[in-house]
Amino acid sequence: MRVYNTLSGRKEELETLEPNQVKIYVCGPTTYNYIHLGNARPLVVFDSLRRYLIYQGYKVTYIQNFTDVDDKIIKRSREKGENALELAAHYINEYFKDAAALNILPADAHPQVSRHMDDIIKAISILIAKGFAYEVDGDVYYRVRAFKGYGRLSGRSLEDMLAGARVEVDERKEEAADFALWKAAKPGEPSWDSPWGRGRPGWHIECSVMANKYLGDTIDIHGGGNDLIFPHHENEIAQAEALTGKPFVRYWMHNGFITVNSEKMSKSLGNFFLLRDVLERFPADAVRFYLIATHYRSPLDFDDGKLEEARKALGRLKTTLLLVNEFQQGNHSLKVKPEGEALNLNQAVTDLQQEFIAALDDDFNTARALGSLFEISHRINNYLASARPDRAMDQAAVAEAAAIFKELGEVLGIFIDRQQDETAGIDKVLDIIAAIRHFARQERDYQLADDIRDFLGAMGIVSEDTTGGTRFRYESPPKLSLLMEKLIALRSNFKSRKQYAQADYIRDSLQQAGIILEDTREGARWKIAEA
RNA sequence: GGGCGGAUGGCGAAGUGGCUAACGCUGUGGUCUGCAAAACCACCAUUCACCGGUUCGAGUCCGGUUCCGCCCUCCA
Repeated sequence: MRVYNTLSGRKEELETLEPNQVKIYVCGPTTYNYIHLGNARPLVVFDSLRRYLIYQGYKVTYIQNFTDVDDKIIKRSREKGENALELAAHYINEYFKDAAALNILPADAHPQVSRHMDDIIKAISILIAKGFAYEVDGDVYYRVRAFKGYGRLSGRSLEDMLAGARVEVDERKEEAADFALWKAAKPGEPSWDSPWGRGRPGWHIECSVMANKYLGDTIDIHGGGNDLIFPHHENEIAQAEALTGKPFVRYWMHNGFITVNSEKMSKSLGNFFLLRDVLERFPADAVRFYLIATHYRSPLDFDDGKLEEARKALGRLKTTLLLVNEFQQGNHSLKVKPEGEALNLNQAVTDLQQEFIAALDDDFNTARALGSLFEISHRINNYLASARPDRAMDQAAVAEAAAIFKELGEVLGIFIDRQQDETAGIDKVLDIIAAIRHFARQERDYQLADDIRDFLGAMGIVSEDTTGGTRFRYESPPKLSLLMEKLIALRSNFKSRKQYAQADYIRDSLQQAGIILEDTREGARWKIAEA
């Protein structure tokens, strides 16, 4: 596999420190709010990378930190009148909900700044002892000039930076570019004891200390957003390498930004979209798909239309899953040697699988890999169009192709199962409604049949008539109560037309589904039978 | 001002000098269908911001021009 290394500015063959093992550190969020879509991009990108490396047989150690001690958190906690550490803990907790929705696998460890004070203080002490840092009035600064090679990652020299500096120069610092390792506590701020008095760590030190602690002196891949290159990652290198004397990171990978109207989405610009707000309007798998449908280093412009397009595109892939499932229903595939068309299918899918892998091997090109996945989907659909469920060879061929298709979808994490809680009951009720509609169509009562379809459509349920019956599809589960309301209305209609067979059918099949229907003078009422 | 990256059809987006410029969305025609949807089949960029150059051959390499984004300040 080749990856683009920010440090060298080109794609390099991935050679891990130890064969078949990858150590990855990804910069996680500063927890002062719910995460926004921009935060979600690296999560999804690097989670997908992780899945792919595992797929390729690597043992992956994946660490993602939380920065839970920070100026912004302190500011926010003042505004809200809350304890800063509790505020951060709250958003860490909420982070996991958002991440789970996006199908992000938990990291092997999620270290937090607040729990690594001893490690951080020790690291700073060593930096001072080695001459890479100095103390001024309870603050400790990193002496940038002492670290030769500073600026290598971001491609700039110390002189450039000093020349173009827009920052106010703190007179106490030896040089404008020096950055804080430790900040003396101000009243009301969270603080810890240290050899320089009470205070808290600067922004960059936590990442190098925790990365080294969990992954060793040299790690394979360090990931994060583009904007972290400078100063965050530049400073991490300076700290870690001054400390250990060894190369800190072999491959630096940075994702591009999400923009809104071609403007960077960021908390400071205020044009950000919280992930959970987006997830209220679009399914999580569509959001995930959208985030990897573009190469990770390219900018990604956000608007609802793009998410809608992603939803439809992903829907095409999931339709294949649905069609396969339907095709396999009630049939189990036997081991049959494929021939003819079946062989062609399996050969084509295997070839496309190789293309998929080749795409990801080339700097993790998920956009290209998805292209292969669509072609696999297309091949399977095409085969299914003329396949017969009772033919053993068709079953075998489809089973094999579908297995690969699902496997590759899993590598990208885009096949997320919808919530299953009330769904079982809902599906049964839908089946009954389907049967009624089926009867109506047999009776050529198209008005009723269309009425039912329109009702379902209004609830976001798509009904599709096939030769074998009616199939229902929905993005999010409909409300059971609304379905029942409709079913009861239908039933009362049948009753008033003295179509008792249909009316009784509804009641009987509902009972079988665990729902009891009772007639009262005011109308019917329903309840779920106790188990 | 300094550094980095980008400009591909109606839209999004791949494209590792050389088969007919992937793939998705949209659109058009057809098959299927009571209607519809889904699926299937077919079609939809002589052209890759512009100008030069290298080469037998360039969207792909080099130089220049225009426009755009990002970083240099907290930020994924």
